[in-house]
Amino acid sequence: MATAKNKQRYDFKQIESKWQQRWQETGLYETVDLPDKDNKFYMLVMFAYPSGDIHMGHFRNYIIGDAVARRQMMMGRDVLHPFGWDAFGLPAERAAIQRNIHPDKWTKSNIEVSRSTLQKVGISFDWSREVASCDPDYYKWTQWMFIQLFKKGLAVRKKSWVNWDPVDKTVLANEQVKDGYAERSGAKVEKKELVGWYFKITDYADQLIDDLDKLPGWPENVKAMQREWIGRSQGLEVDFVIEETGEKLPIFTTRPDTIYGVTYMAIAPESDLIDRLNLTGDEAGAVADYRQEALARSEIDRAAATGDKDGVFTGKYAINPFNSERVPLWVADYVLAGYGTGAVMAVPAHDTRDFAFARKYGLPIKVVIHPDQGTVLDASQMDDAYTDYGVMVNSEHFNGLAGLEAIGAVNSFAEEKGIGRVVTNYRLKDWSISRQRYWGCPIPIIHCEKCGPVAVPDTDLPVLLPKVENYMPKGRSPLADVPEYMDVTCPECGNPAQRDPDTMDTFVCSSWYFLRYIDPHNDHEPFDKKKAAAWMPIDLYVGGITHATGHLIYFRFFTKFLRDIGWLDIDEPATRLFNHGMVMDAQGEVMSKSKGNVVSPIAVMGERGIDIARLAMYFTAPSDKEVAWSDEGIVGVEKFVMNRLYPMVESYRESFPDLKQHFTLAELSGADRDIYVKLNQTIKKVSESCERLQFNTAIAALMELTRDYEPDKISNDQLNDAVILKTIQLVAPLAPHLAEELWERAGLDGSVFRSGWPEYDPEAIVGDLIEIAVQVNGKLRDSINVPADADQAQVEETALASERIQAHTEAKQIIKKIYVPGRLLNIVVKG
RNA sequence: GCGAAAGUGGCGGAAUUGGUAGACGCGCUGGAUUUAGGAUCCAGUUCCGUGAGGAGUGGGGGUUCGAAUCCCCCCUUUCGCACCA
Repeated sequence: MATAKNKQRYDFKQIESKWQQRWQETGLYETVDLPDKDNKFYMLVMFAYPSGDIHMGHFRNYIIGDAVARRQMMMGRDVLHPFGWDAFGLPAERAAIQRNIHPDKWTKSNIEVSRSTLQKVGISFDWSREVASCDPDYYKWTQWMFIQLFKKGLAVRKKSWVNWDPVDKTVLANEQVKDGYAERSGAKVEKKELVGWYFKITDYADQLIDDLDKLPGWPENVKAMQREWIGRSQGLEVDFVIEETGEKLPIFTTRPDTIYGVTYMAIAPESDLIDRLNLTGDEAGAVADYRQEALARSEIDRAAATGDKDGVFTGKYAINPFNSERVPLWVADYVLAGYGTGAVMAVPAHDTRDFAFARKYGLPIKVVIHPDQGTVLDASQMDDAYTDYGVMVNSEHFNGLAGLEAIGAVNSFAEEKGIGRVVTNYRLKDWSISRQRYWGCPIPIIHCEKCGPVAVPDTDLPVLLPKVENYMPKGRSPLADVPEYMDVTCPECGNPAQRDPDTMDTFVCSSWYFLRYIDPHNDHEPFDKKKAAAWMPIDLYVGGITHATGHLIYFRFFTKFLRDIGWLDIDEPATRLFNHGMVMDAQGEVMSKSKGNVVSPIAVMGERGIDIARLAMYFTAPSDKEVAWSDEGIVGVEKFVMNRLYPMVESYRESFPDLKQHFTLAELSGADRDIYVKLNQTIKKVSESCERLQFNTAIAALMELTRDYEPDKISNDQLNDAVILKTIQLVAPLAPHLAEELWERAGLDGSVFRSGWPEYDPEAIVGDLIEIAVQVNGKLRDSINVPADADQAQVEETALASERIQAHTEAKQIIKKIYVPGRLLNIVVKG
């Protein structure tokens, strides 16, 4: 009944609550306000949406951060490890509506439940710094941020084509739309022209791309995604001229070398340029019909029709400024209003889309690029465009130029003649932040007929979100129907004026929360500059990959902006980013509420204890890979805890060794020497594994150590006890309650988390005898044991004495021997 | 279509810089102990072969004394972007 006895003794419930209580009483995780800049560690996990209780995905995220925070604490650093709630926003509001509970009440009760879960899980958050973005003390400063942007001309109000979510009845940012569907509601996104607020993130596009090179601690895939999302492209803007009106029609092209191949031009259906063409007759009607039809189509329908392009001729012509050629002007679906100038020059011979369009409507195809001097393309024989670089032909004085040289020549010519200029375009658009919803941070702007949009004075902040009963989405902001909120006087002229009725995108709230943690109770500033200078940047930011092109761009943007207005002295908010893998169910399916396969960490914890649940999660896979959570995975670590780790402390001999002191290897022998070497190898392995966030291999190393630990064979009491205590220290970041309990049971005072992190003895990571692999011609033939300090000659002698080696070298000529010290000997033979 | 990452036993996964492939765990097999075992302990467990030995990290080539690791081609999977001119 050994196990039953152990299980009884490992009373995890009692241990967990005891230590959680003690951590709280002693304020173990409460950190200093102003740390030593060279000895601090800012460990950040992403803000949580309080849309329900904590699930396995959160659990995994937070225990990764927790292990890092705890180890850093043991290493003697000032650690900031805060937590808070991304409490405004659509999901919270939608969930509240479904349950018919006011979002305020629902959000707050969710926060209570989730916080209590997290506290039961024993994450080392400093709860004294907790923030919630729906709290007026917080969103006062979100509004302050808006006003700073507004004052710098980086928050602007404009009419623009927006993504409209017909289910949630609000505008969405591009980052919230995936494949034409709303990320949150799943509705097909519509196009709508609306007035709203935009943050000019495009002003920072270059920095946001270029500074990615300063982030070696970020995963390459995230950086690649951000580069693509920002989508910088260099090209030439050429002024074509509308024949009839003389109006300039600028277009953007990345292929100026194909300018002589333009055979028509195409304008986006949304473009207001069309209104200025003075269309008449049949064409006017046809174009109007076409525009209406095109606008009715959703984004995905347009995007899906990749092969099938359509359009309509306007009856008008434009002039190519390079050769004065007259080309027809079309309106075409495949031209995007939001990119470049909303119009393109079409070169069917050298652009796949233009080629398809030209073939469909019988437009001319003119070859102006040849693959090389010897190859000639014939337009009538082509079945697709030739889009590679090549030699310019049929292009007047540019003939013969190729590739980048050709582009350079055309660019210079255009600039000299004043018919074009080199420009950079971005795929990234300005960030649309107005939301026609109730549950969000009010926009601190007052619209005055005389003064225009006026910022609410700092002294009047926060603009409180009024408590209303009717917060249902209806396509216009619910706040617009609350006169006591809307009707105010203009702060500048005193005339009657109206508040902006919209609320902000929640991504605004989460773009600066990491700074509020630094100084969460400051009531006269968003945060203290000195404190921020000391704590920033974030040393490790752990979260899911889902935010790669949303939040993780926005918070970089905010950091750069705050730097520019003198609040921060850093270029980038986080030096290291880590994306943990997702948690799937045992069948490998994503856990989701709709599938009903969500596993709560609480359930597992109740049966086996938090620390075993934590170890199981760490051990299943390296932190960046996805895991299929199943109870079977727990068996191995449970045995490790029950049979090896927990009983280990019973062998403690109360010698209370000095843990800072290494033993002298030469004075140890036999089992003492072996376990001392193993201990130091383990310290090295666990430290390195933790550094790389590969806790699975850290646990594997600890399993080996406890397996090899045989107290009966150890004669040195101090050594025996040092092995036990250091093992407890090594496991502490991963299994904190267990470690504290063992530490106390060994008779030590204070928290294990204040006891230091073990350092390995460099003298003791190699044993007495080492195994050398012996190869003949690169094939393993034997392995020999030699003293650790043996030189090459000694190794060779031993190797050649081996019968198995002799069998392969006999009657053969030894050409050379390659010796890798401490690892292998390769004997190369011939004949 | 473009871009990125990855492919290792029955399974999860090890293997910093090229240097004994399969650590650690699950599962499985055999044994010990036990009234019993879904407990514990011991041994075994990549494949073929009784053995010596041979093969082996998605497939095919290459570089090297030596390749899971580096290079080229191909296949598969995952992720991201998808009319961006």
